[in-house]
Amino acid sequence: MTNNIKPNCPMGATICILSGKWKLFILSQLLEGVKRFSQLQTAMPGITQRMLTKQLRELEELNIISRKVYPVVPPKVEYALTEVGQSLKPVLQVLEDWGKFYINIQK
Amino acid sequence: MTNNIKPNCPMGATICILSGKWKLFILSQLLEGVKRFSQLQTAMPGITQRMLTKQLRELEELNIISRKVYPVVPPKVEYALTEVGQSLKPVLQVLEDWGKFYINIQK
DNA sequence: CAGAATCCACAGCGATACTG
DNA sequence: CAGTATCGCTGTGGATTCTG
Repeated sequence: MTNNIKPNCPMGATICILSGKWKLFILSQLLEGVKRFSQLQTAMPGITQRMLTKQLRELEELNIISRKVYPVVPPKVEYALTEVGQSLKPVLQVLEDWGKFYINIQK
Repeated sequence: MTNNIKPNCPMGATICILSGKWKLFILSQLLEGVKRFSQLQTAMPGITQRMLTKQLRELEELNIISRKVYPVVPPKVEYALTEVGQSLKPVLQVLEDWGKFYINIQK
């Protein structure tokens, strides 16, 4: 995933983690609280199940989000930010703020 | 470039602009001041001329950086952040800080 | 409901060679 | 020095179908 970037470089690590077309969207969704798979899906029209699954797995492996499966029928899976994920909050906030700023000056 | 993301969404705009394997590196280089093409290249071992050129062009088109050509032999081209580019400074800072944090807790 | 499994297109990126 | 011009691979992301 945007590989062979020096992972020991701070900027490189951040790039590795946040790159991918949907990661930032997913994270900003989860900032609002725990969400189910289907909730995430409807919140982001345009993403496919395949992609959502993949990105969630990647974020899980990076210890950014947690995945809780309820052994019920029909299946229920909840995603939430880990502590590390929570630490991304100010980062996401800054990114979004700058986006607003950029859109404004562009018109 | 990570296309068909809603560009009117703040997060989407930011993603569009900062995505790409090298953009953030280039920008953090230019934060240090005006740089020549060759300076950027040596500062980022691993990037090819082709990629450097492409990413610089994209950033230029987005009004993030400026390109100044000196009509001399041998050629001399200087890149610098525009005002908009300068406004990215806190953003880059936050990203880098978080990268350091993440690297630390990982070990 | 929340996915796994295939199949596939194309953009992103790289290597190399050439030029004003 | 600071690029273009080709060529080609590879991974990312998409469409679709199938399952516990």
